Amino acid sequence: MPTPQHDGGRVPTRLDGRATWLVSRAYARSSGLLGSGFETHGQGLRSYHYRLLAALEEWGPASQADLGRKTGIDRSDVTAALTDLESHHLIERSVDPAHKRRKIVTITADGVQRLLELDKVIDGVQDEFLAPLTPAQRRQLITLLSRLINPQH
Amino acid sequence: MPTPQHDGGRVPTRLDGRATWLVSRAYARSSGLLGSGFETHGQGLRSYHYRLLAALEEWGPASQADLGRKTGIDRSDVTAALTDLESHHLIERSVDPAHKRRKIVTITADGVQRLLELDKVIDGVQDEFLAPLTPAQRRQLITLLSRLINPQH
DNA sequence: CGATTAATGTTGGTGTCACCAACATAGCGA
DNA sequence: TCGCTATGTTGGTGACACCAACATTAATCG
Repeated sequence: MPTPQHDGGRVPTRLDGRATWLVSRAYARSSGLLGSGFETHGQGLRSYHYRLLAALEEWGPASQADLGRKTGIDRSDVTAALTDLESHHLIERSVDPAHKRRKIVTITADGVQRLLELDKVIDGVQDEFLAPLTPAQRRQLITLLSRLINPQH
Repeated sequence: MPTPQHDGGRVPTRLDGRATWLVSRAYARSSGLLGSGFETHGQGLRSYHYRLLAALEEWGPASQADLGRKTGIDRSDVTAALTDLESHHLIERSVDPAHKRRKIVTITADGVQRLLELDKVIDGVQDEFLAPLTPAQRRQLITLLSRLINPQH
């Protein structure tokens, strides 16, 4: 449980007006909450695992390289995370018969089930995370962040 | 240069509307830009070093434990970062005569100088980071993030 | 006062996330 | 056919955050 730090103490004015600093603090808070959530209800899964399950559920079976591209996870990290998921029987790997160097990854029924459970955990974390904001402010924040990381619109 | 990943590819809808995901993407972008900035103009210094220099410049000499509390950096990491800064003659450590277990850390003239240089680098990064937003949106984002991480107002 | 408790700086870890290099294997294109 | 590229895998690196334990020194309390 990597709980966020920086509980007390004033922050240097050099920092506390800068967007990069605020984002790093927000991320610390966010990942602290997510960490607690995964720790108590994630049964050993981490954010990489969730991302992969979500991609598989949404787009269906895919090769590992495709998964990496779609989720923004490095090929090597995909390998490791899938090995974890496979050992919990949440996904299955099979060699693509048409391209034998490729492996097709499929989410299992257990995997879907687990994904739905994680959805609930993560939705709870959203509420905690956004608690200081009103609903309108939450929508504003989400819009602004989307624009920030997705500049083409 | 830990450049941000996730260049292409759509994101699962499960993720792209959630604040925690957006914040983690924003943080990835931010720290990628900061990393590049520090790499090309930071002369080996990292964000921990900047935070410590900023705190020292703003509040004057302090003990290491105080620095840790004010900057939100763990005592052990403060020790390591100060050792780096000391080797570059940007800070000085001296034993507090009144409390011999305590060390008083002081920023040097070189340290102030370096801090001012880093300020410029970091301001440049802010502009890059916030480029997709209008000035009004930038102010909005900063306000919302401040509220998010500083709930008491 | 003496004993216990607390704070300080330090060392040496751990964990997560992101990333990179190198490799064998398998397809593809020229 | 030869070379290039894609794939999955292994085994690293680095930044950041955090924790435990320790010796030393100070503060507190019985």
